Amino acid sequence: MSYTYEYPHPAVTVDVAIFSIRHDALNVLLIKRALAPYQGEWALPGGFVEIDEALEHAAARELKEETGVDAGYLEQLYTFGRPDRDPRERVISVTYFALIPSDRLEIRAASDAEGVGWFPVASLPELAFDHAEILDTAFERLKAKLDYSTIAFQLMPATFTMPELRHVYEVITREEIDKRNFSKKILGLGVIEPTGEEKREGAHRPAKLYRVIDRSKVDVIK
Amino acid sequence: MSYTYEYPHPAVTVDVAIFSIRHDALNVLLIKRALAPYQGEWALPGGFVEIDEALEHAAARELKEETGVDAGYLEQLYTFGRPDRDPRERVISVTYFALIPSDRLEIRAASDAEGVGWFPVASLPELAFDHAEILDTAFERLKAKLDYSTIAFQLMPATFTMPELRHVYEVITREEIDKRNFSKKILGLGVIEPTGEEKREGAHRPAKLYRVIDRSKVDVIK
DNA sequence: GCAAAAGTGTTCCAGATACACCCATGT
DNA sequence: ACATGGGTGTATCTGGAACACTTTTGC
Repeated sequence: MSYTYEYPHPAVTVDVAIFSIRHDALNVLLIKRALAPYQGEWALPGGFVEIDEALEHAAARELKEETGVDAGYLEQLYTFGRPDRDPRERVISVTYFALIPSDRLEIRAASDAEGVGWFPVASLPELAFDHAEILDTAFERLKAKLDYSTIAFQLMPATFTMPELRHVYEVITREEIDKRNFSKKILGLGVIEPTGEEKREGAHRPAKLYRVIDRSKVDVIK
Repeated sequence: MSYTYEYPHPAVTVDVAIFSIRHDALNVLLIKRALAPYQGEWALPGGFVEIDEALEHAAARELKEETGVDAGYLEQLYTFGRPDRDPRERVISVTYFALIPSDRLEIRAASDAEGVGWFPVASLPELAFDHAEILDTAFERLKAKLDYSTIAFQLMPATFTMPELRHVYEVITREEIDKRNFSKKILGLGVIEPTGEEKREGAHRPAKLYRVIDRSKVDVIK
């Protein structure tokens, strides 16, 4: 089967930068490329958009197929189209930015990836294509959105403590945050509520557990 | 000549939403489609990306070819790819957001557009394809960026007065702005300087003229 | 001299920041 | 009992919002 056009057409792919918190660090999900080009190198999960498929659907599908992961939050990031970014043919990549709560990190490697793994953003391997640039753009988006949206909750498990949430902010911004001011600000948003439970952990006072009131909502604040 | 691929490829276009201030109103540049589909309807300037052409280059080129306009400021907006957005074939449109200072609005209609015109965003004609949605996204981007960047200066002529600048903000946000607070805030940015000249206009005190210190720079503020 | 719009400074309020002590737990 | 980290409130600072009168011009 082949497809013929009067003018040359680029290929269109989607690539997904999906972040999670693992072991107190911000991680990103990568796959090891099974095929040339860049065979054996790590890359963002992604692939070709099907001809009748919505872009966001393609992003969610590729992520699921290649890694077994269902993104909790998915938004379009940027479209990368440098003419030489893929050695095979002209490929335009519509990239997505995704987050997943840290209690849903199961990975299932799939057929077209030799390996799948979470990597701390602080120590990434060399990446195929222009994926380092994509990842950098995604990380900047994440950092910016922490400030003016409630996106951070998309990284949290069903219940979490204030110190855990604060730690997520600290890991992403790489800045220390005062716990009193932080708690005041977060509670002031009115988007989380105490579960009434506590979390005992280590030789110190237990922390109160909270849950997000409306999981699906990402508010823009201020 | 024809081009054949093993898998179906979508077509990729760029479309540009370019804004300017004309007659004290925010305007957008549209072209009247010469060919089907949507023949005779108004649409955003745009067209197919050439196979070896950078996306931003394609946006600037189509804008120039179809309207004669050189955008002063151009940034990628969003990529629209609903499978049925074009009746001919699958078309993915990488859209751009552009601004042009109000002293460079010359339009030169080109071969593949019966007409080209500036339209106030407050009274737009019906638009072809999903261009109304694109325009809406672009307008929201413009409004948002007024608040946290110095993008508004990209709409201003080489020299302008404080009331003129304030009027641009008012036209876009549709809110009245206090002139004392506005002037304080803008001057505090440190990105404009007085020319020393004044603009006499009407039966009232003349307004001081200002110019942008670094025309090419769009700062993120705060 | 009158109408019209430009220039200019101070007070007030809200949200952000800085900061320290007590509490519940595990060992 | 002590070490560890969690919980909590107040004073201060800073940036934004509200607000009115004088100045310069054209007619």
